[in-house]
Amino acid sequence: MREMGSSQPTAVELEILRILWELEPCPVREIHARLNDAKGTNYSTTVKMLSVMLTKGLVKRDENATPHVYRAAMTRQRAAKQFLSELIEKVYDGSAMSLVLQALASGKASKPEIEEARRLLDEMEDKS
Amino acid sequence: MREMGSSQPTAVELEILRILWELEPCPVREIHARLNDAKGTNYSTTVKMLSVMLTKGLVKRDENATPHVYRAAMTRQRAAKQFLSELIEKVYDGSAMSLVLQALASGKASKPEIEEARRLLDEMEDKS
DNA sequence: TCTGGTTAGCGAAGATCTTCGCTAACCGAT
DNA sequence: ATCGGTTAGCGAAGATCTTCGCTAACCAGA
Repeated sequence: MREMGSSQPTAVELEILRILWELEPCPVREIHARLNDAKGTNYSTTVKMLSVMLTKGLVKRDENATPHVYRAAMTRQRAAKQFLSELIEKVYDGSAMSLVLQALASGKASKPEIEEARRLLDEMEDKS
Repeated sequence: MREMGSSQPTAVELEILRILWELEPCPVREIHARLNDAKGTNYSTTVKMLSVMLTKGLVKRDENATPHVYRAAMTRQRAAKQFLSELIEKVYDGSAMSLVLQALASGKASKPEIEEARRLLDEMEDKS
C-alpha cells in the first residue's frame, strides 16, 4: 500500500517532470517526442505515465486546451528540496552540512557561484 | 534488464546500508534486530535482502566468521556522492552549485561547519 | 458525410522490488 | 547421538513500476 499525497517520483516520472520544467505548459506530443528520442518510448506509454502521474498528483493538466496541456505540480526547486531532504535524512543521518561539504569538495563551481555561497555563509553565521 | 555493477540501492537496501555503515562488520542477527524494530521485518526477509545485495555487489560478507558478518561494499561517502551526482544530474541538470546554494539556504549548519565550508570555498577559488 | 491522422484511455503483460513460508545445515548442551 | 535453537537459502507470492496493444473519440480536409 502507498500513502497518499507524498509519493516521490520514480525514475520515469522524474524524467517527465524534467521535460515539463523546461517546456511547460506542454502537450503530450512534445513530451513524447523527448521521451522517444531519449529511449524509444511508445506513445501509449507516455500517455499512460502522464495519467498515472495525474492520479498521484505529480502533474496537472488543462483539459480546456486541445490538445490537453500538462504542467508539473511542483517546481523544480520544491522537488529538489524533497530529494535533498531525503538524501540528508537517509544517507547523512540528518546532517545537511556534511552533504554541502562533499558537494563543494566535488570541485565544479564557477566564481560567481562561489561568491554567492560565501554570501550565504555570512548570513548563516549572523543568524547562529 | 539491468546493467551490471552500477545499480543504485533501493529503499530497503539503503536502509540496510545505513545499518552497516554504523555497525559493520555485522552479523545478520543485528541487522535484523534493527530492521525489525523499524518496521517488523521477518528474519527471512532480512537474510534474503542481504543475499540479493550480495548478488548486486552492494555488500560483502566474511564467511569464515560464524555467523557470517556483512559489510557495506561502498562507504557512506561514496554512496552519498553517487546520490548527489544523480540528484545534480537529474534535477539540477548538472549544476552542482545550485544544489549547494539550496542546501545552504535550507539553514541548518553549525558554526564549525560553516567555517569548514568557507575554507573549502577559498580553496576552490584558488583553483579556478 | 466519409476518411485518415491525432489524441486519449483502459486493462493487462512484463520488470523489478519486497516479503516470507518452508526446509536444511549447523552447533552447543544434554 | 539426539534435541532445540540459531543461521542460511530457495523459490514463489505480493507490490509496485513500466510498457504497450487495442479501442474509441475527436477533428480537419476531401
